[in-house]
Formats: sequence, C-alpha cells, structure tokens
Amino acid sequence: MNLQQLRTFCEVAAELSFTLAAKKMHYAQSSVTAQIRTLEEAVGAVLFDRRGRRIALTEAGTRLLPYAEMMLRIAEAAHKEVGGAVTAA
Amino acid sequence: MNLQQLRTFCEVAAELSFTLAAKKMHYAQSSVTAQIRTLEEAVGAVLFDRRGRRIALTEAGTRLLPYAEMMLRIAEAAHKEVGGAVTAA
DNA sequence: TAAAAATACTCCATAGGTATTTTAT
DNA sequence: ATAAAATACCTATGGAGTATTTTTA
Repeated sequence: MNLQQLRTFCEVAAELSFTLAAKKMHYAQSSVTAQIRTLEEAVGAVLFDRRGRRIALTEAGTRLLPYAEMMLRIAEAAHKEVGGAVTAA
Repeated sequence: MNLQQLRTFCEVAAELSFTLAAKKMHYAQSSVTAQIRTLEEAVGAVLFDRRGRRIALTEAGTRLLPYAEMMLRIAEAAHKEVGGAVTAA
C-alpha cells in the first residue's frame, strides 16, 4: 500500500471508472488497472466489482475509502508544514 | 513521499542512528541513507542534522514526525479494517 | 582508530507505457 | 458494434544490496 495507489484509488472511486481516472491523472488505463490490482493484493481484498464496463465499490472498498482520504489529507498537510520549513530553529 | 520512507524515518528518529534503524528494519545502512535522502527531496527539507557520527532531528524533521506517525497508524488501521473484510456485503 | 554516515557501483523488480484482446452493453 | 477493463509484452527507473571511502569523536 502506498500513497500513489491511494490517490488513484480515490480518483477511481470518485469517477467509478478506470478510464476516466486514468485520463484525469495522466496515466495509461492499464497503469490504473495495475495500481488497483496491486493495492488489492496489498490490503488483501477486492476493492471494486468489475461488471463489464460498469464498476462499483465493494464493501471493502467502501471501508477503505475514508482511510485513504485521511492519509492523503495528512500527507498534504505534512508536505505543506514541512516543505515551508527553513530548517532554522 | 511514501509509507515505507516514513516508517524508516520514524525508526531513525527513534534510534537517532541510521545504522541501528537499518539493523532493526533489516535494511542495509546505505538503503536507509538513500531512503532518508529521497524523503528529504520529496518534502523539500533536510530532516536530520548529520554531525559526524551523531545525528539529530532538524526542526523540519521534528515537524514531520507526528504526521508520519499519524499516517502509519492510519495505514495500519486501514489494513486491519479492510484486510478482515470478506467483501460480501 | 574505530564507528557511523556517505558514496560508488551493480543488479533486479516493478512501475508505467503501447498494443491487443476480452467482455458486456 | 462499441466502450471499458484485462492482458501481454517491453523498457527504464529506482530501490536494495556490497564494498569502499570519508568523517569525527
């Protein structure tokens, strides 16, 4: 599990489409597929139901979502807080 | 910035030693050095003062630490919550 | 001089891409 | 027939290692 996968996961969950998420994030569609698959392996659960051209969050995916969003928010906050640091105490 | 770097960062901050952190985490010492350097580049700040064989958290490092710990805690919680899922709603 | 961090380098795993195939509307 | 996801395959980057050098207590 890593932050980039979580970003992609959130985007796919928002769009409910691998293809649209890929476009928004400037990834190839196959890269999004791969990222989600890797994330699914990492957490040990299927995150999306693939039903032909429709996808939907599974229960596991639904549970993961708020955690993912939280981590991304914190990562962003950390980046701001620390990146602004001049390292002079 | 990724979770593995943050784990390593927390361990180094706890031990105040690249070498000890490497041992604990079963990394080579040079890998820890590299991870920290990459993380420093990612956040745009030096995280440790290297003073010969002593190292110490910089102010930026001190600021980052609680965020890193928080992200790791949430990641662990997410893993538990979701990994336990049977995906059957 | 001894212990720790940095550096130089090598190797391999994987992330990302393109092209194609499968699948369900 | 078409649009979306999966798959096959390739390449390049970088993550991790070993070996060595630099540094300072």
